[in-house]
Amino acid sequence: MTEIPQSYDPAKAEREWSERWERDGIFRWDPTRSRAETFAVDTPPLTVSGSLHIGHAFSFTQADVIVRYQRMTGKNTFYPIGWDDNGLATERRVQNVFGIRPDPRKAYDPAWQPTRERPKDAPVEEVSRRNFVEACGLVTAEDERAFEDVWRRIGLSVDWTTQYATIDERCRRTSQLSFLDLERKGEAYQKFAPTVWDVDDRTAVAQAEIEDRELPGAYHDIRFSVDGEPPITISTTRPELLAACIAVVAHPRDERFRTYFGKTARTPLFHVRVPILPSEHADPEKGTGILMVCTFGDQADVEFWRGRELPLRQLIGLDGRMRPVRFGPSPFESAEPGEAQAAWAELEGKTVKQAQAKIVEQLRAADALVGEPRAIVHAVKFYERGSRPLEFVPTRQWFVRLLVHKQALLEQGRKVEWRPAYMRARYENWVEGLNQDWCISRQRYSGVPFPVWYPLDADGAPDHSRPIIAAPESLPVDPLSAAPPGYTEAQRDRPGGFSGDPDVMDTWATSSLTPQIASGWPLDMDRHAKLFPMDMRPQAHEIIRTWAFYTIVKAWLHEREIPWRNAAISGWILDPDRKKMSKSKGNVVTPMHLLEQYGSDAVRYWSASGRPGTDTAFDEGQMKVGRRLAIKMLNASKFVLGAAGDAPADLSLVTRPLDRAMLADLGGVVAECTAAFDAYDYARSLERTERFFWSFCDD
RNA sequence: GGGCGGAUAGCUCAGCGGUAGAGCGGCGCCUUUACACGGCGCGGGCCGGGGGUUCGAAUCCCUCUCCGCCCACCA
Repeated sequence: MTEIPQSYDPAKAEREWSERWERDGIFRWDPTRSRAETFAVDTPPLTVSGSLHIGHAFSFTQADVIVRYQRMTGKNTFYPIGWDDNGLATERRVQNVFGIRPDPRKAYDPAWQPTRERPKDAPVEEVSRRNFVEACGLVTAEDERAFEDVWRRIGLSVDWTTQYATIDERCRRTSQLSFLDLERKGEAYQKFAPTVWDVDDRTAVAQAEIEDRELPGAYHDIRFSVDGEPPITISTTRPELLAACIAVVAHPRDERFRTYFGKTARTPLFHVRVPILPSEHADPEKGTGILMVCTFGDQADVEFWRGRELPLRQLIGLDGRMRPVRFGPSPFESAEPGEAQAAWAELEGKTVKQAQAKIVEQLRAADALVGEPRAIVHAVKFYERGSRPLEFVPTRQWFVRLLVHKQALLEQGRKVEWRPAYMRARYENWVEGLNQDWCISRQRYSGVPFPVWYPLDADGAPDHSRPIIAAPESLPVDPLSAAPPGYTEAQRDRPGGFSGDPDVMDTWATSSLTPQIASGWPLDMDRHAKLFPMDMRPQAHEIIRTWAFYTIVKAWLHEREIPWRNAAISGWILDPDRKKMSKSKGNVVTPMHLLEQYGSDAVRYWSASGRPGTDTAFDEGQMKVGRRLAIKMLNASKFVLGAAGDAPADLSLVTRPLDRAMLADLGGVVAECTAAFDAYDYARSLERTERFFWSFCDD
């Protein structure tokens, strides 16, 4: 028995307990025990690109409380800890810290070392992808140490011997093995197609990373001439895409345009002839009831273009600027090529915004603008980390099939116990709303590479239809620094040789494998069988559509399984003004000083009093209460162990009615708390226990 | 536009069919061994509005209002 201290000194107690837990190894998972005796947790790997805030302490404590309950019931707990140091967040941070940028074409330099001491005006240094990734490792290792200090201080009962990082060798191997399996099954495929593209980061992004933002815009009414009919006026918010117009559409039952269907309209300025077609997606009530379809203004344009024999007139380049375009032969065929080319010359190279201003001038001069632009506010799609609207740009990307699995994924979601149960609706909402497969390739550097090369023909052009897939035993592999089987490094990027796939995978392609990474799939299937499906996935609600969803996808595609039986969804921490706490708002509270001020027990008490899934206001008052409770417990324990330490252990010897009533009450509390914990409702358990404890002390 | 949560004391929240609860804050009282890193007590609420079910509704049903979130629309 640990001696009861005379006074409340949280820092000392926390240190001593932490050391003792470490020494005794009580958080270690015992691989010899059966699956039935095991409680496996799919711990969230925290992004180590910044600092912890109190919300992390809040949600991790809630999970820890459940894990500790399971351990107390005798379960062999598997509670790993991981770090997410893969992806754009890390990449941006490393660029800032070391002033470096990766150049995938550069060769690895083993002697190169990053430095922080560089002049402020020094140019950005370009290094090989491998050197860059090594620099990422230096930064994230420091962050991980700082995070570990907080977790140990707060008493997180994870097994520190199980640490992994999403960019480490094991995760890269698992992630690449996952890709191999999906490619072999035909679930991963590559396609050259219009893809959601971020023009600042110059990478494709997936549906899950898109968010809407309200932005000012304007309707521009533009007059198109029509052969044998009066002109029509279309309404558009993207006049700069006029040259990309491939059709004009109205609703099939819209009487105003009945005689127009099948005829040809002619765009102003560029004099390109486009068909007038009926389409259900045109809303007679909106704008002028007739609209232009461009390649590509929005998702509806992509869908209209797809499956029809219409040309591709891509105007916007990968950098978001107007590309060079020739109004020569098809697809930019113009009835007045000279005039079209002159108009385009003024737009080429401009950003979307600049081009929009310019074309309004041009339209006005050509008397093709009807009235003035009408200002509106509309929702525009952005990459969640981006600062300019997304574009659709045709590029070659790797995808994972989702749409054909929708029904199966809904059914998998129903096999998971969502806690609280209403969180399932968010998952189902998301799955039902899926409109594209999962684009898993990113044109970035820090991440898991695709274990793929492409043969080059005699002209040095890659043949994407015959990818060379790495052998499983060679993983992890970086195709930019290793040659494929049957080739030598000298043949890299040479005609008749090979070229490595330059892309990396979406960070979620790896994060979606956290249960498999921790369980050892697919290399240690005995261990995997003892841990998978796992019991609990703790996570926050805003990443149900990403992390939870993709994890369910991978478990289904690989093994036709659910990844875990329970999804324990935590809420956010709101600042006292009820705004979400986030770094960008500058209202973040960091946990360490709270731990020092109030003690871990107090911070844990506050965390555990937040109900599952519920957003909770940051409240130091609750921490004071927690601190007081801890003190009260210490003192009550001193009293009980001192004054009543020799009480009979055999309950049948307790005969006084008062004592028996107290024990009966206690029995009820234990039963209620046990039931609450089994239902993942730690907050109820805390409330019942606390209430009983105070009445016990009072009486 | 669809979905999900929430509205209970000044504040943060619990209760979810049987006489309105806790903590904080406010006010008052109490220090010679469990606890001043404390303890005890007092005030304070037409349980968002309206309707219904019931012997009985904060609790169940319908409806409205407001707050938050998720998803969709984006010509």
